[in-house]
Amino acid sequence: MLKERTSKYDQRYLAAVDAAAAVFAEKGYHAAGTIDIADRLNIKQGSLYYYFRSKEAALEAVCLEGIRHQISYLQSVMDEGHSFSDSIRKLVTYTLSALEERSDYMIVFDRHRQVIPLEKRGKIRDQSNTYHKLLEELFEQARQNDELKPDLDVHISVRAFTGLLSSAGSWYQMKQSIDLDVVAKQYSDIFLFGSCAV
Amino acid sequence: MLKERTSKYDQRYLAAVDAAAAVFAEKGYHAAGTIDIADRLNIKQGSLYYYFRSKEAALEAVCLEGIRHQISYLQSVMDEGHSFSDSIRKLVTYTLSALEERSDYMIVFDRHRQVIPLEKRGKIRDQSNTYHKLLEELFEQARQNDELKPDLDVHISVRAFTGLLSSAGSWYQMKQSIDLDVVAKQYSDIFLFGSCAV
DNA sequence: AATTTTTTATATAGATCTATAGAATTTCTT
DNA sequence: AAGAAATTCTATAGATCTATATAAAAAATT
Repeated sequence: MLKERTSKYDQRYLAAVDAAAAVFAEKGYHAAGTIDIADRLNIKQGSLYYYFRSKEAALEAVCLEGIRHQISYLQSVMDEGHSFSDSIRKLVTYTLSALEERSDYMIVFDRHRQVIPLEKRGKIRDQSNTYHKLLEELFEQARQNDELKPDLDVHISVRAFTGLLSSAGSWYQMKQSIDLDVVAKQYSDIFLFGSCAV
Repeated sequence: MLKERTSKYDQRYLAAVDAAAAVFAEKGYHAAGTIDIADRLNIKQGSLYYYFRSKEAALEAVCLEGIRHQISYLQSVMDEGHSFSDSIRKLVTYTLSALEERSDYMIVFDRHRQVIPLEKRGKIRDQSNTYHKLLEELFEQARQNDELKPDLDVHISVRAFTGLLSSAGSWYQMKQSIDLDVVAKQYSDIFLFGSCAV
């Protein structure tokens, strides 16, 4: 007796993950209570445990869903086989827009994934590694195509790039009606060509 | 009856702030208990309240001490009047080394400052603004000296730079015996001159 | 040494929060 | 419609944690 792909349960489960993401992002994992998640779903606190074995399991679900999305976009960009600079531009632009539409997941992954005890963090670490491996692959190819400066270490460059991306979060926080396309272009330009005149 | 500058109390108070920083950095603000801080100071949980009005006050103290240090270094670099590129290199190098020596404060400021309710976050916000204003000043001067690419918006560049700096934290986490000078050089190079060949 | 001040200890009130067990209700299936 | 399955509710045990009030001890001052 197999479930359909979007049975009632699965839909509701995803709604629960979404509610958890929203609550954790807003209040932080520990400050948030299971009652906050339940409220958002219009069910009682105890009923939440029909969907999650524990509060921590809810956090793990949010983190996994968040990184899964990022990986699948990165994969698609790489499959399309753009030049290095175009790939960078696409990734920056996408990350900034994702911060508008899926900010909850990104914030939770960023800030709270480490709450999960090391011994239970395996799946998340795996996904995280996959993401970094893919990025390193992208940079390594660029290097072999002479699109990357030859004296740059790939690992360090990847870290610098992810750092740049993470700062994108600060734009979301202060929504000063900023044109994200402008920000994305400038971020990409700086990473690709630097900020220094001459 | 004025206190000396380093009376017994002040020393002990600073030790308490330091213990709080270590505990908050390791466990996270909410997961950490006041008992953990007290243990580290070899006093009982209740005694901690001789130094802090509340757990939240301890967090605020840690954050303020953390940002204060960053500001004073930035200020000193700016006072020395280096070129833009040298200033960037100095700041990157310093931030990476600070992550080794004062990682607790930096981590707590980064991850947990937002736990403090908005209405009580005034002081921290002020310090944060000061830091950003100083950086913007640095970039603005560079721009006027034609050391910064003329088409770059100063605000966005500053954010990109702080993003780069924040990713420095990831090096600390995976201490793979990495030479921080090498990382600092490459981070600076990328920010100043880009990663793209040609 | 006696007295005042500073620092730490003890004990606990009061609040909060997770997770569970079992009952009740709704939805689905036949 | 009756029965089965899925979903939600109720009530609560049990654990934890902050903050306070008061007592004790240690240090400083006279």
